[in-house]
Amino acid sequence: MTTTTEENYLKAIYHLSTGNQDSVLTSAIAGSLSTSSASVTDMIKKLSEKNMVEYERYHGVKITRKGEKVALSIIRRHRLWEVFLMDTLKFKWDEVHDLAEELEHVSSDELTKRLDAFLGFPKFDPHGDPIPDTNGKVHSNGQVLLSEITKKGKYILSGVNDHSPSFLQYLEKKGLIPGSIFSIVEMDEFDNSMQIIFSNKSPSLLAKKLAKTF
Amino acid sequence: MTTTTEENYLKAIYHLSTGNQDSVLTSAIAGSLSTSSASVTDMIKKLSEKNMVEYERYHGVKITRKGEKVALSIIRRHRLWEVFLMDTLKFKWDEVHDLAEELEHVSSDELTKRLDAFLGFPKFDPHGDPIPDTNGKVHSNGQVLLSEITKKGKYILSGVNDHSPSFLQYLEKKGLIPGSIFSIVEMDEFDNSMQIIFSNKSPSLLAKKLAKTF
DNA sequence: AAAATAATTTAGACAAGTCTAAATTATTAA
DNA sequence: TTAATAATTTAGACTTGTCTAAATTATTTT
Ligand SMILES: [Mn+2]
Ligand SMILES: [Mn+2]
Ligand SMILES: [Mn+2]
Ligand SMILES: [Mn+2]
Repeated sequence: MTTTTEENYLKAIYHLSTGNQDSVLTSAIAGSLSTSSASVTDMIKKLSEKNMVEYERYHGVKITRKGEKVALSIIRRHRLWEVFLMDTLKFKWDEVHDLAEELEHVSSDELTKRLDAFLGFPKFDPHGDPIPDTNGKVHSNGQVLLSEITKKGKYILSGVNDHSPSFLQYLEKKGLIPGSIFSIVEMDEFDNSMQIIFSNKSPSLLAKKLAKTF
Repeated sequence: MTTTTEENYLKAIYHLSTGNQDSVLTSAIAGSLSTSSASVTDMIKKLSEKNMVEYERYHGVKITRKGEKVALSIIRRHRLWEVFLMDTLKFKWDEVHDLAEELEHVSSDELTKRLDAFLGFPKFDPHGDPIPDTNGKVHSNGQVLLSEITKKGKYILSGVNDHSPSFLQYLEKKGLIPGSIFSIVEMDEFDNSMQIIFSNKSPSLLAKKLAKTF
């Protein structure tokens, strides 16, 4: 039905779509998939032919409901496999993403269904991202970006937006993993920083830029 | 390193190699992979270039030690995934093979290692086939083909050689699964048949031809 | 409103893997 | 041992996904 490559394109387009409803630009897809713009144009035409995206020459693409459903089914598999790798096989949270990139393309709805049941129908993956349900519905929590918090107080780290191993390792070394409780004790409007305390350790400074990734 | 296609060729050549040390013929590989002889010749040249097989024009191939190691590592993954699918995800033994054909190509030795540990270091897969160890060593039991048994008596079904869903379903309906105890109560030299009793049921007739698949 | 710059698409090529049809080599039969 | 048959390889073509370089269209700058 859909090839591994098509699935990766649709996933990238979907991710670039969420948050803003503008068209996704060729260059953005190329950047996201580390491929050339020429290749993206070629693939976009194929996906358009299959009614997975709406394509307007020189103006990027919009993903269709059909394409979105495919993307969400791959994302569902990806996140379920990440839970499996971490909970069942005891991988660390910075190691699961690359493996899930391969496992997500094993094409069996029955497998996904049974994996889901075995894992106890998890709602979030190890990075705090919600796992879409069978119908492609995403039940998002009231998660908020650290950079958007305006009140001091206690918070729970529910997830991260940057999935790179180096960043995840950095956070873990600081003692910050999903579920961690931390307090914002000081916010500085001028130098774009906040001071936070977590897990009985000494106060630490976080730049707003970093905070955006929460 | 090796592509999925190369891995499938090496697996097929390995399987066709075991039992006799003649060269594996182009047509045998083509038959096994449901592909044309022309395609096999092309791929054989590539594998020969990579020193995975020794190729003599018009006379088939012999798998090298290097090629055999790759094949055994894929077969190890395949059988471990089959155990996982059956033991952990509760698939039936006739459903696991096709899924394992996809999962076996997920390329991570660490994943294989952890899966092995999680499953409790199984030595045989759901069809009774031995799981090669990390070094590519195959610890075969003293299994013997049903067609080669000459004495009446009690036996344990340790595995099957035909993995097709239809055959596996047929056996299960008869009450025969790995671990089943059965007795050979009569052997007929002339019409190539034997009468066996299993699991408290009435005697059943098995043709020698069928017996060969055990 | 042109000119300069940036983004996108097209043209043409390549690698992997596949196919059919034709040519070649091996095997079997006469 | 030659002729017929069977198996294998080569030739040439096709698909998917990719690339670079050139042409086209959009956007910014002046
Ligand atoms: Mn991930
Ligand atoms: Mn994740
Ligand atoms: Mn199998
Ligand atoms: Mn098996």
